Amino acid sequence: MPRTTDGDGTPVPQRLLAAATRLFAEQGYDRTSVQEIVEAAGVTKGALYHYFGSKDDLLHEVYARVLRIQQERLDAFADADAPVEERLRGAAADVVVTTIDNLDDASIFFRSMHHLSPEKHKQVRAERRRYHERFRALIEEGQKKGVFSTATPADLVVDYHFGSVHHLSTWYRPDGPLTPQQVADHLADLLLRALRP
Amino acid sequence: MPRTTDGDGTPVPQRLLAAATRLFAEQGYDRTSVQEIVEAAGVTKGALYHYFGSKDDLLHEVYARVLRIQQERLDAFADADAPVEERLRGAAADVVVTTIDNLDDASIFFRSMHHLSPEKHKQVRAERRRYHERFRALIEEGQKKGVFSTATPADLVVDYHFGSVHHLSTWYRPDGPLTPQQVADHLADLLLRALRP
DNA sequence: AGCGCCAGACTAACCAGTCGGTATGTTGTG
DNA sequence: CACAACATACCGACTGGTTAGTCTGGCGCT
Repeated sequence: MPRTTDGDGTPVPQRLLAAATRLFAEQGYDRTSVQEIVEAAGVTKGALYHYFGSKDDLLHEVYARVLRIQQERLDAFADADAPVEERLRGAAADVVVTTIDNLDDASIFFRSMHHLSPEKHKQVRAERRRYHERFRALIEEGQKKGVFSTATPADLVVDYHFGSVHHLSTWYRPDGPLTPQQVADHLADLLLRALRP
Repeated sequence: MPRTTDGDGTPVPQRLLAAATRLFAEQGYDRTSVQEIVEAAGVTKGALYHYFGSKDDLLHEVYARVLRIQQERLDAFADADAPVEERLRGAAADVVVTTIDNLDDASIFFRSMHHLSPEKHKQVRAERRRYHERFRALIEEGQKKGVFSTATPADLVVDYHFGSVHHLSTWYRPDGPLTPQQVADHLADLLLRALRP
């Protein structure tokens, strides 16, 4: 058997990614040395550079994972067979829950984008844009049907809501009084209330 | 005259602060070397370390300035003689306008807090908390008077709104279709609409 | 004749990435 | 089945470069 695993059963690339995610979230990308990462993962630099092209690649992998998951979940809610209010509420709440469930990824996502190389940065921005547009389409659909107010441009509404999602990693504490689902319901409710005609 | 100014008439400490602010916003704190800062300010390291104790101090100064200004402005709106809806709307819109007017400061503020030394970080958090509480008090006042919905805890509403302010530096572009005031009016409107009973 | 203000060389530390090397497999061949 | 040829997975010392911060000294003003 090739030694892709060590004493622990998790494959080395995943261990590296997990260690990097945690450390990037805790200390930031620049403050985290690859030496720290490999030590946390229980390997050495040779292993890291065997699987990843650069430290930058590690960061990119984190982004790619988050983006893919969130896009899939949004699509599922948006394509569901339900009134647009329910679909929007579901999607808006879901992104909050999954963000809280992966607060480390969220911290990195919103704080470390500018550490990506230019081409990777561009790629991530493009995928984020697709996500944004899918969400906006939901709001525009409701506005056309007359169930949402048209007082505010849909683009701005999307940014308003994602601002709060973005902000979660700043203030949400798992040991606080609210469960992730409660926070999600409240934030989705605020969005829907703001959109009442 | 002591040479606190150079060819240009601006005092050296302010030139250093301005250069640091711009560079921190453009490249991030870690990616900006003190060498770059002093070159941008037209001085050398001797000057920087004459006026500031550390690179960290420079960052702290940026925070202190922003915090002081925003607290003053919030207090002015909150203490005004007007119905609570108007005071909240005014404060909510004002923080958006002043944030857009100082997008560099905002980028730094929300992206570089964790680069502060622990004690400075704690100090900044304490001042942010005061700001948050003043804002929350406005919402609670409206809720007690029955003009705002009590469906959502006031704390969460504050975080919801500041999420969007926080997020401005990510998406707002001065050459976009909306003026700062228009964005501010829309965002304040969304807040007030969400709070309708 | 002193002092605020600043220049610029210097230091000690750190860091991303490289590279030669080793160990453990797998595949091909007679 | 044996053995060579190759491939994969990883180690860890090393390199070239960068960095925050220090220190000595000097200029110009009072």
